[in-house]
Amino acid sequence: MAKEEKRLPPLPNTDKYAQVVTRFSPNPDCVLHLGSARAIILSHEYARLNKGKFILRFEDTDPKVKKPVFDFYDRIRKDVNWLGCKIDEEYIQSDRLPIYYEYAERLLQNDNAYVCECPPEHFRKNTLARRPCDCRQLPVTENLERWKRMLEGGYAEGEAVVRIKTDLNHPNPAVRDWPALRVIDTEKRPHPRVGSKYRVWPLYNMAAGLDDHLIGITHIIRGKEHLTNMVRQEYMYKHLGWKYPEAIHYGRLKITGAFLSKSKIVQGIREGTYTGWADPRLATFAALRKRGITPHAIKKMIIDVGPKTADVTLSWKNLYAYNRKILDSESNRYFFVSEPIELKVKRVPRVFRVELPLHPEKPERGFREYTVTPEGGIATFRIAKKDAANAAVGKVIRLMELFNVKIKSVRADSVEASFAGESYEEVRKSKAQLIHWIVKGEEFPCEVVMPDASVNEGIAESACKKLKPDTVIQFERFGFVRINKNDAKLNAYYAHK
RNA sequence: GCUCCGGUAGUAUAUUCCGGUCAAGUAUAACGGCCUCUCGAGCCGUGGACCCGGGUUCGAAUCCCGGCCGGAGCACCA
Repeated sequence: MAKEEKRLPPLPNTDKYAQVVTRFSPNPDCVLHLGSARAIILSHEYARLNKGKFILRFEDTDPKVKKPVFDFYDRIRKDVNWLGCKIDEEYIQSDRLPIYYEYAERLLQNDNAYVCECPPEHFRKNTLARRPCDCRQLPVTENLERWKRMLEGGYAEGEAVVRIKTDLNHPNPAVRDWPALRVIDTEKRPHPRVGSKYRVWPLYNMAAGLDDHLIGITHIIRGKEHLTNMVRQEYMYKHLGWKYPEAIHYGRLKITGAFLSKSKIVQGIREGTYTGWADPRLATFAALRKRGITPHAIKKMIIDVGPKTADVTLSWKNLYAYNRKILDSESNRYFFVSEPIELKVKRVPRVFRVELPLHPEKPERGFREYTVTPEGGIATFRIAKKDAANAAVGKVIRLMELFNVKIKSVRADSVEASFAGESYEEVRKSKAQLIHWIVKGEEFPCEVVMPDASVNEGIAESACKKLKPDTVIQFERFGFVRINKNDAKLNAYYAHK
């Protein structure tokens, strides 16, 4: 019966806020993959658990190094929705540059920030020695002038950057006077959404930091790689007189045998190593979807893992176990004969009509029906090469739901046998092998794309002709597959056993 | 190197905050059995863990210190 579902630990300090607001904020520079599942599902789930709001925010403020691609905005929306995470509100940072400018100016005005012209190496040297650079002590008026020059195009890329004043004695050099906005030559590198409209762009800590407050995020749920970013942003919050939201930093999630690296995925696609974003070798949501991995399984897995700060290493097996639990009761059963070999059975005494249940535990789902009509006492079938290889002369095996046969001869491309009774009880006692089969005349060509992108050629039973794309079925003794295309030939993607 | 964070069975997680009920719970994987016209599912059972060393204490997985191991950050990336 229903075991108690694992629950997430409660969010801290929810009572301090009128409404819990969380966000998922991807950079649209790649499609989403399993590595993002934690951020999406945890953020969404916590919002729902607290009757709050879940926001999608595109962090597309780097037209240079991590350049956003127009196409990905929509793919990301689609993936998030597919995961069952309904988006209550959406923001796109490239629409919000004037807002960031306004706050940059305020910070400059209040002497909480300065425009730094130092070359990065020079600044680094100073900051490592806890020494202010010359720009840090500039008067506000000079900073505002420099700022104006930044906006007007008076600086080329790399010539000036706005820095937030922090504590030069902070033990972590990474938080000392961090950069907030920089110049990007968008004539050369236009942004996919706003083109060359802006040439001063905020960095992550500026944009995300301001937005979290401005949008009203109460709980930030993100990876622990952002821990120092919180420390940095807290300085800006202090300058602005704001209170930093609650923040949860979970550990890194790895899947053994899958690389969750955007750059490798992008590179592999560009080089043609992969067939596309849904290549079965990838752990992108598009690929998982194509293989019949259900969003519910992913969600359950992520919730079971929870928001711990320790890193987790999951395996595909874990995901498959979650998914199998869902698929097993939902999926109808069919036969698929991989690498078919002919089986001739002699001395078949009569015509057999069989009804094969679509689901072993759910007879109400109905049956597939086949008629086996012997010609001159011989009935012809196709069986899997693997099963043929296991058949030894003299052995009795059972064709599932049909009858028993005794092997007479085994050749590379065909097996001969003779009828050996109808009794199921008999073979059960003798523990004979049960194999699936397709009777001659009822075969439907079928290819199954495996997780390593190899293709398993074979035939499916003719009842599969009416399967609709996107249906997930189980090929008995083979595994769960998702129907991808179904025209002259069935094209399916393998999920798992 | 510097700054953080973490370390419970193969994997993941509960207990850790507020020390005793912990000879450590659960899920999955493994193994064995039962059941079942699938090599699937289900049921029953078995084995399997508190990183190490000190300290505090009547008592430590839980608190303290040191070590070891793992991870993250140290970008004019997000």
